[in-house]
Amino acid sequence: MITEDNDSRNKTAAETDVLETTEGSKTGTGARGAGDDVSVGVVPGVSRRKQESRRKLMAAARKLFVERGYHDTRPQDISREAGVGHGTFYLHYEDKLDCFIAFADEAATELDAVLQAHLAGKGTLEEVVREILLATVEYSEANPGVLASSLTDVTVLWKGDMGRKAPATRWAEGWTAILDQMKQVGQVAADVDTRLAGYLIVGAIKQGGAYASRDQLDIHNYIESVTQLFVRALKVQ
Amino acid sequence: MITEDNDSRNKTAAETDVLETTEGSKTGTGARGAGDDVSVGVVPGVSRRKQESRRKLMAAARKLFVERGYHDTRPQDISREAGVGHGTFYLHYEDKLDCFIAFADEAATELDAVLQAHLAGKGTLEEVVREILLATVEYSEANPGVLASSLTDVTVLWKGDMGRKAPATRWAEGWTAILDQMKQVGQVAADVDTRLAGYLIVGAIKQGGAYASRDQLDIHNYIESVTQLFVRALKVQ
Amino acid sequence: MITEDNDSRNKTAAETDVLETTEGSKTGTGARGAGDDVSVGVVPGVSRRKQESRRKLMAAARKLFVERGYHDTRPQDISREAGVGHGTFYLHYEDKLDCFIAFADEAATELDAVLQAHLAGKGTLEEVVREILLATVEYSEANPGVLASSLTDVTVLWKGDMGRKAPATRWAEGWTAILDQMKQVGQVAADVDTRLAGYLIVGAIKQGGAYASRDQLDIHNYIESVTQLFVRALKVQ
Amino acid sequence: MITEDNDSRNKTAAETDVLETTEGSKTGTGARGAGDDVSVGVVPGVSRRKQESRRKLMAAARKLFVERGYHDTRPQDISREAGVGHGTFYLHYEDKLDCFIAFADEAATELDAVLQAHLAGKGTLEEVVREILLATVEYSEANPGVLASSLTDVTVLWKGDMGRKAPATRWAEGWTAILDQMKQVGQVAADVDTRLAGYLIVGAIKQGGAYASRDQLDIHNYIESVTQLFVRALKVQ
DNA sequence: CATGAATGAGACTTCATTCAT
DNA sequence: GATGAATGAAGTCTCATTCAT
Repeated sequence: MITEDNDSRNKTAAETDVLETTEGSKTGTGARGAGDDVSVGVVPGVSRRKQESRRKLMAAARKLFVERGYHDTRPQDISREAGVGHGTFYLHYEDKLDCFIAFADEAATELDAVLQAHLAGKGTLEEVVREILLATVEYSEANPGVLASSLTDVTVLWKGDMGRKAPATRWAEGWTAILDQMKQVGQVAADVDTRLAGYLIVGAIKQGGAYASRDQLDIHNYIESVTQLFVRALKVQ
Repeated sequence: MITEDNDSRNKTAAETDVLETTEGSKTGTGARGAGDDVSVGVVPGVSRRKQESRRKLMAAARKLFVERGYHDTRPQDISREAGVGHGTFYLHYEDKLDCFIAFADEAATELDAVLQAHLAGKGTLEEVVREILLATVEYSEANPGVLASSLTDVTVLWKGDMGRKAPATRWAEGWTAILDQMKQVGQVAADVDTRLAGYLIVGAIKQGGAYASRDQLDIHNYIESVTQLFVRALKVQ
Repeated sequence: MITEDNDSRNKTAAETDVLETTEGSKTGTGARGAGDDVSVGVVPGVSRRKQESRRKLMAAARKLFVERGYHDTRPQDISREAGVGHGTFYLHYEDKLDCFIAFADEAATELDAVLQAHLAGKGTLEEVVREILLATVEYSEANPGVLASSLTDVTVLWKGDMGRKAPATRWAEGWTAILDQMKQVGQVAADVDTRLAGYLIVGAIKQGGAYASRDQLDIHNYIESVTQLFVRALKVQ
Repeated sequence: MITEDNDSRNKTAAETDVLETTEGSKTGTGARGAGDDVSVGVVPGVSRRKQESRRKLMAAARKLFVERGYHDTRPQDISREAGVGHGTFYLHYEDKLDCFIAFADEAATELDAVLQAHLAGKGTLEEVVREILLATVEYSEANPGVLASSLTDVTVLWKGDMGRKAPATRWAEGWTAILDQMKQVGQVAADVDTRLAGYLIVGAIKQGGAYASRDQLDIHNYIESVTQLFVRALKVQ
């Protein structure tokens, strides 16, 4: 039995945050303490009107970033799609990049919730891998294009450090944490470099997902094939 | 023993084009056979002056696309870096995208040459995988950033079909061909979906390479770890 | 005696629109009924600021199109002359051609107003012809070059149909309507092809006006000579 | 009987140059004295090769100026269409405008030849007018678009005076000469301002021809209608 | 808080002309 | 004389952001 702390802050695999979200935009309504007794989604001191604008803007941004990509989406387009004035955009986001990051964070948070639900009670490497893939596919089917779009590499645009990690990096680190735990319980071979493996897996899922989507692979086959390859690569032989 | 033709046009693994180059730009000097004994870079019927301009432009484009990325490189930057007039750029490339594609094609051609050299005489899966990774690392050290940059996804910009495949797709198909051959000689498990695996590998190398470069991993460890994972995933158990 | 409706929507010659204006640009304030009692130039729902910009742009465009012609006037010249930013131009006009068409439409509307005033109560062919010429001369003296410039043929630039008629065509059709009415009341010979005559007259006025202006003819003589020729050509002998 | 000289240099109507050509381009082979005994089209001292280039360039220029208009035709287009090098264009023409003027002059010369042929032996005003219209139509059918294109107003481009008259002006003066002669023999009313009438007629033919062409009028009707109007306007009543 | 008109630096591209070959 | 690669000023238009209302 394993009881000591680990990098994943003493959670089981099922409890590990695969994607940790970061806090960003001007008036973010993001992660609050668990003890908040305000009604969900309502932030004290922030008018309902303002939150409504932000909600509409984010919905519009998501739609357009997915459909057109980062570079072909203008703040004006987002405002118009949201049905608010062009200037309102800048009441909620520092600039276009800030808005994109908020979008990517939101997607990461949503995906993480799905992942948590799928991981509950799954213990073997194969189960965990399969469930994560299932979660990814499920999310992508409910939110077509959002994952691929939010993983867009905009690092070149990040002036200075910005103290943030790209979504792909955060996801890779989530995998690393899971693999570390699996290694501790003997499900993953001891000689696997979990950190590197985390990055490889994220890259593989990204490219594989794009291929599966583009060539419309059978979802079931896709998941079983990828699971097979990942498990063989990682498991104790 | 397996001797009949296959999708890879009856080449051994060592002969397979990992990256097939396509033909493109206005006066492309594209992929010629490796055995051509014409002096390198001289195309009959194209004046030396014009070829010299093109060479300078491509060198400048490569430098800037790598340093700044596609979106932050302007045609006039390329021209100035090349030391030619702004208009000269448009004598050689339809537009900025055409120039980028020529750059990506050139990189693919160069990488392919390195890959061919590394694959010569390598027979086992482990050897082949290791050599490809070595080739990739070798190329990346000689041409820092070129690979990552040339793999930039600009599909959203491609108006219509353009009859081209993105570099990542071509590379994935190269891997598929290699894996198919390996499968035929019993080095790769029969139940591996080689096509999907090709895409997963490219994605993994892309992301893993970026990580290795960013965090300055020890090259030897990186190669051995990745080789280990890939081989375990693919080989007959 | 003829009293029934005709193509000119039951107007007398004096009421016929010689130049029918069309509706065009993004926020056109186009032709409103003459009886409108709203204060001139104020359109409900369009901010005063925006209308002021548009007014300044149109005044600048008119000045420059007249002085330099269509091809030697750049959108940025118009913006600078108007004292607004370069981008403001494109808030009001799709492109340069759209601006030119708006200019030509405005000139046509203005000329039409002058024509209407001159035609009031004029009944004979000679009177009508003379008054139209007088109106044209009067307008040209108040707005030197505007007529010639607005009649510039830019048809070659009109992509597709655009659902518009060139100013010269609209003017020719105005003449046709007048001649048809004159024919009905026996002032114009029955065997005159009024449609063709309308085009001939517009061409004649255009070229004759340019000549008169260039060689600084005596206005009175010019009008009387042209009236004489037109009336002889058209009237019942 | 009137025998003294006049402005038309003592020619009969049939001999009057309706369009006088001017001399221009670098190596023009234009109007030479009637006594030249060189073989037609060959100029001594000018190599056959050079003349051949010029001929091809002019044919190409005519085609493109007609099809696309002055502003949308580039010297490069003309050279390519002619099948000569881009630089060759500037061996024959000072610049693009010089080429256009040469084109317009050539068209004027050709039309004049047709006019001369038609005017031979025609004595009455009606005959002369009809024949000129017939000549114009005949030329336009053999050379569609050339007339309209060569009458393009490029005066705004003429830097300084250039000592040339626009084609329309030359044509108008040709009409004036004819009308003056007709007046002397009592075919044209004494009170007609022949100079003004010349301009009006040219404008009318220009606009009327464009209309006839655009709406595909019946040629015979067109000619008879225009003849009728012109004759009525001009003849002694 | 919301609006949308205004901004102007700057993007991409064209083209009349020159000049080395 | 002929060539066509090269030139770079100039053109049209965009768009992230600001600010007066």
